[in-house]
Amino acid sequence: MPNLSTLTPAHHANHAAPSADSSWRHQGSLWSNLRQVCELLAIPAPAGADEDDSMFQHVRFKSGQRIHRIGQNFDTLYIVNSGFLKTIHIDEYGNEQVLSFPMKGDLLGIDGIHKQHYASEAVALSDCDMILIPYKTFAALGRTHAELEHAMFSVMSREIVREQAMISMLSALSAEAKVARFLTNLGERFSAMGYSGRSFNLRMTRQEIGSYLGLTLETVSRTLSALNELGMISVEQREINLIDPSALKTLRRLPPAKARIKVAEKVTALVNKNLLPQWNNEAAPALN
Amino acid sequence: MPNLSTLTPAHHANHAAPSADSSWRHQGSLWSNLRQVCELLAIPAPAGADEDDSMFQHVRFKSGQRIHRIGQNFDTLYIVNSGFLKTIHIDEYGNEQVLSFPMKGDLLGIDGIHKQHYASEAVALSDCDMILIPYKTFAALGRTHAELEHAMFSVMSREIVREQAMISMLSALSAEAKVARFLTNLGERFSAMGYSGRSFNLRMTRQEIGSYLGLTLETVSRTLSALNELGMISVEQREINLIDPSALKTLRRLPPAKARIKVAEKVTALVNKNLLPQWNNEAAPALN
DNA sequence: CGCCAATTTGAGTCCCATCAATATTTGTGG
DNA sequence: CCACAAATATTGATGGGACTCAAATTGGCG
Repeated sequence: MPNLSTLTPAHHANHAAPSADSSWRHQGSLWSNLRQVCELLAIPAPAGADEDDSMFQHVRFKSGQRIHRIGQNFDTLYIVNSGFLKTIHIDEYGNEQVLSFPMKGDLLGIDGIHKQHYASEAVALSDCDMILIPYKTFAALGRTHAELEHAMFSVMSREIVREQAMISMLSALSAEAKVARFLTNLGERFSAMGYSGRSFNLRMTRQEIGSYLGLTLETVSRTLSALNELGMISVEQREINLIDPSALKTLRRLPPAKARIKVAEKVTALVNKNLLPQWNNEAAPALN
Repeated sequence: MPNLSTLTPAHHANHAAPSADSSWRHQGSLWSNLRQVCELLAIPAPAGADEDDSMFQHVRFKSGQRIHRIGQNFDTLYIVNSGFLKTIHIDEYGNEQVLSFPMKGDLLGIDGIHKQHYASEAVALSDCDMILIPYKTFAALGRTHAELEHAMFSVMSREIVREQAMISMLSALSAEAKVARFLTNLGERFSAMGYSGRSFNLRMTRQEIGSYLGLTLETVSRTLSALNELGMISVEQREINLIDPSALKTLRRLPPAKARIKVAEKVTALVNKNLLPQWNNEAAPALN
């Protein structure tokens, strides 16, 4: 029989998982076991995973709902089982800064461990199904399954690496390169989830993309239009098609405006876009 | 008797800790116990800390030496016992990006856990004394001392929070604000170490500051000069004096150039700097 | 002392933010 | 279902903040 110690934290009662307390065991998808959780996180399940009887509750959030808020008492980690979210940071003046766009398999809430209060806010961008991992349970797993300890450190380490890459990108790349990489990264994540990495639609606004990349929404919009003009992507509203992913991935800067005007005005209208000079392959100038 | 299992990793032999293998027990400062390590990291020492007989080796690095390199096999974490360093990321084109300036009490190498290879490079900016924590030992501590497990997660969580703050700052602040915050942050860290938080000298070049903040070295230099002109700091080469830390901490943008020219030319030379209008206290405009 | 790295300062340019107007989509209630 | 309001997106014009290129000065160190 499943371990009841990991059952519904009181403060989540209002999120109204569609099951009654007494019938949880009959609801197939509302609880996951340790093996399923490990699979989602892409970490090897420990040897004793199947004997482990702790079960992890699912909670559904509707688009727009907050999973946790800044400053709120920390006690739970969340794993995205389905849906799309954003995490945001709010500075001392109330300005919102997007930090990440979590999706299936991502772990949320780690930033709350340090001060025992969440340092960021997570918002559902679509209906979401989240798995709750009480922090107590999380911490205990390292002791009951020694092999898991490394995996847990690894997941946190991955987050740190990801943020380091973000920092590099923010301070080194041009607007075009930021947007281009954002698109290819999204594509790769969709691929990993089994969807098309070429053709997908954005779940977030231009505003949110801009905030994430350190750009204004107008610049994001203009850049998407430019990449469209250049034939690297096609955009229509939130529907994206990556036409030349490798060019996007290595794009650094569009040529200096002088050159670009010449090329663009003279050539763009005349030639097939795929024949344009490959600006992205030139030697990289030091940016700092 | 100390646990010999944590002794010198073979690949560090070339760093020439000044002790011979046979005389380690006589070298007072070359080894630390668990309690000392916890103290350095500012985490509570576990109950059994004094009975724990594992000892942690110190290694000295001279200014300019690399502690670890990108791609190198990961097996060791490092704690700064004394000295100053930078950690850098090198992008696919060889451009260097400064990620942090670790000093006493900071933990290095966490980013290596994920892929078992360091994702960043650490370079000593001064002579440094580092404590080696073999990752195996680190991971085992969570099991032998249950109270430590939370502390270890907490340290990693803190790193994540710190990087989130960095991301926010990079994409939201002006050059002046970045430099101003950089200085006050440095000051606070020096204070925490028992040094003066008002008066200190920079251990890094303008180039490195610029890389860290996403600015060019010229912009850093000009900004320091401007803050000097405004009377908020005094700079002479790497010697810094914070004259008005609270103004620095809340500074967002200098006034638009038109206004600034008026104010600066007419007022700066005439009035005591402390009486200048408090540009920083105005309502914060949305930046994204 | 002489060399090289680091820093400062200036002049010019450009990328991107800002302000603004319009178009398109989404959502909502009668 | 349509009309209306609100949110989102596109596009243009303009200005400014930071980058780039360049030269001169300072400081550290063998």
